[in-house]
Amino acid sequence: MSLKPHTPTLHDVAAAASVSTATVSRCLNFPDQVSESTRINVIRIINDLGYSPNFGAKAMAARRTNTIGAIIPTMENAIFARGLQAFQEELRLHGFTMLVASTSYCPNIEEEQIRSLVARGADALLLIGHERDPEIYRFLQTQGVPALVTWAFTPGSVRPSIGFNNRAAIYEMATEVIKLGHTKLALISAETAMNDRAKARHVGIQNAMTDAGLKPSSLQFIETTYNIEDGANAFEKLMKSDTRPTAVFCGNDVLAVGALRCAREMKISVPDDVSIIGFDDIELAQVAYPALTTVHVPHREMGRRAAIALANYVKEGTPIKAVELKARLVFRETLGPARKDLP
Amino acid sequence: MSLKPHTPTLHDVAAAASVSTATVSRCLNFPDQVSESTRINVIRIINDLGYSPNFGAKAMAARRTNTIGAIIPTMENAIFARGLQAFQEELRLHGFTMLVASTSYCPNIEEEQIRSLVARGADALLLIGHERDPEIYRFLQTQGVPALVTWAFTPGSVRPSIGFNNRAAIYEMATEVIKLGHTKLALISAETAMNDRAKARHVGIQNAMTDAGLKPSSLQFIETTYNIEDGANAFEKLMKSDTRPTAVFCGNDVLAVGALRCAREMKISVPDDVSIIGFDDIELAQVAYPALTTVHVPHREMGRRAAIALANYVKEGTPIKAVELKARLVFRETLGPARKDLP
DNA sequence: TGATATCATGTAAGCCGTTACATTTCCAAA
DNA sequence: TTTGGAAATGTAACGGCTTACATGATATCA
Repeated sequence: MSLKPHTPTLHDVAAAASVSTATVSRCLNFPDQVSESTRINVIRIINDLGYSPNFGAKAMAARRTNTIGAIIPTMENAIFARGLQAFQEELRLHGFTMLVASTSYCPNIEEEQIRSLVARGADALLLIGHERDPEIYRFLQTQGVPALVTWAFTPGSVRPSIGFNNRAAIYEMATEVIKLGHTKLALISAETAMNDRAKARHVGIQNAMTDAGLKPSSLQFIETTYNIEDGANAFEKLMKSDTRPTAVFCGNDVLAVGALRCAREMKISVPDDVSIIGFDDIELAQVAYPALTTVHVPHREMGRRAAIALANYVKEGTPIKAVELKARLVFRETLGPARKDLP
Repeated sequence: MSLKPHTPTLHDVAAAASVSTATVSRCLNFPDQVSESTRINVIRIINDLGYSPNFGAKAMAARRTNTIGAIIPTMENAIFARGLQAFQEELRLHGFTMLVASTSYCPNIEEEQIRSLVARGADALLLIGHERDPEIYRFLQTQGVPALVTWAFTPGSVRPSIGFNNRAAIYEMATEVIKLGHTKLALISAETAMNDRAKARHVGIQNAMTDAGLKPSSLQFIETTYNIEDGANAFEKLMKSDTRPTAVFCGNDVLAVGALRCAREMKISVPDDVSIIGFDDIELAQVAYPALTTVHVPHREMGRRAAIALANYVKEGTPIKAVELKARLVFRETLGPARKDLP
């Protein structure tokens, strides 16, 4: 303990193996450039000494860290955690490690985290959604750090993204809902400022209304944060309003489950009295009672694809190309026809 | 894109500001050692140029990365994701970044990930549970990387840990269950090999049985992986066995929710016919129907405490001391008295 | 056998910060 | 003024690895 432990370096290994540091380095990075006998010998010594390359030195010399950063709103609920898990698993297969930061849906924290991960040497970044201060994109540009946007696919966007069309997905769902006779709709959404996904979903519902001959301005709209409680509160407010909606869209499944709980507490029958529609299709959705009708988002697939794209870009410079994935409607038990007996 | 961007270095900044690199470095790291005028000027140039220190160089020179690694079984469900989120938030407050790796509950992958994160320059590691190949602890020792064990607190353990007593928590719950007249108990558990938490919970139930005069060997025990499906399958098997239990403990809430779903499908009433008990108290538990009786684990608190302990250790060398947190029984709707009318 | 290609290995120049130590500048007290 | 010491700044060594290039060894072919 008191003896300076002196973690072994490349030099130590080289000396012990009576070869040059270059050879040792090659044994580690390009094994087939070294003769088998030397390699075996060197590897043995590496193990004996318990040598592990110094990260800083390696990063500096190689000008790469093999680390990719992911910045998401939160990993507390499954919405992003799933995709993140898949992202990490795939990254590992390509020899990369994942740095994670979360923003609690706050743009300022996001900016700070982006700078922080870049400073931490991330070779590339995974971001959620397109919308952020252009200054940040400029910063990433100067730093030469590529960023891939996920959870959103906006046709014709400048930046490559891997995701799905939020607007189209919810448009499709809203159209189904309207077909069931619903005319009084509501949306419990995340804050739409700096959140293009929430914005797109809002617009998507309005588009569907317009196309079905409904007045989009009649859509009741509540912005809130993303907790079960918030969903319950917003739902309660809606149910107590004069113009009670018959179908309530929720920005995600977490809010929807909150709404569902509130309905149960208020003895409002779902879907007989009111339909509730979620978004994301996380575990919560199938476990909820009644099981949630929602939009299935290909979380894992997005994470995987993003990892592959980024890994190839960093390793081989393969340009990242946008991929549009499909979100799918999942009809379970919380959507039913609109009640006709109400005014 | 095609133009080589040449990320600015300390030298560039120094040159542009007509000072030495040392002065620029000091502006960044010890601002009060620099006169105000120089500092302001340098900072301005740093911003103009969009300079961000090169991570590798910094890590090498400072012999620290300000990065802490977390290795967890999975972030796919809320069980670890919650604690991880809190861990990261707190880490951020202390100026650290988090590296994440997941193991899918596989010891080999865990070992690989530990080595990988150390090689990636983690200054310290967060691990789940005590049990792993001693070789790994030796490796961490040589590398001088401290590791903190969480999600478990085993009295008298050599290694510092921040967590709760798994055995005691489930013992308490089992005692309550037995008080309700249950004598035929079952446990759907994770693989106990290399999982001290699962092991401790198994033992805890058996202890409670012994202390209540029940034969611990009568505990029906199924080991499985951790998915909703697995919970459902195991539960079905249990219900179809000759010695159908009246109370089923589940290794976590995910399994419990699967069991619950299976019960619904089999038209088995919970808790009238059979009681189901979860573990962790994640969102799923309160949203399930009927709401799950479970053991509440202080996930966020564990994460926060771990972050503080590790940050202080890395920054100031403050020794890490073990902390025992309390797990709390949460009685909801899936636990009831044992049916008396069955043989 | 000599010329040439191929493979294995070595040499040493970076990479970009930090920091111990040296030097210069500035100011207050004598 | 002079002078001593603090404050500000500069100089340059150092950290551990990668890699372009040089060298040496071995194999191949005419």
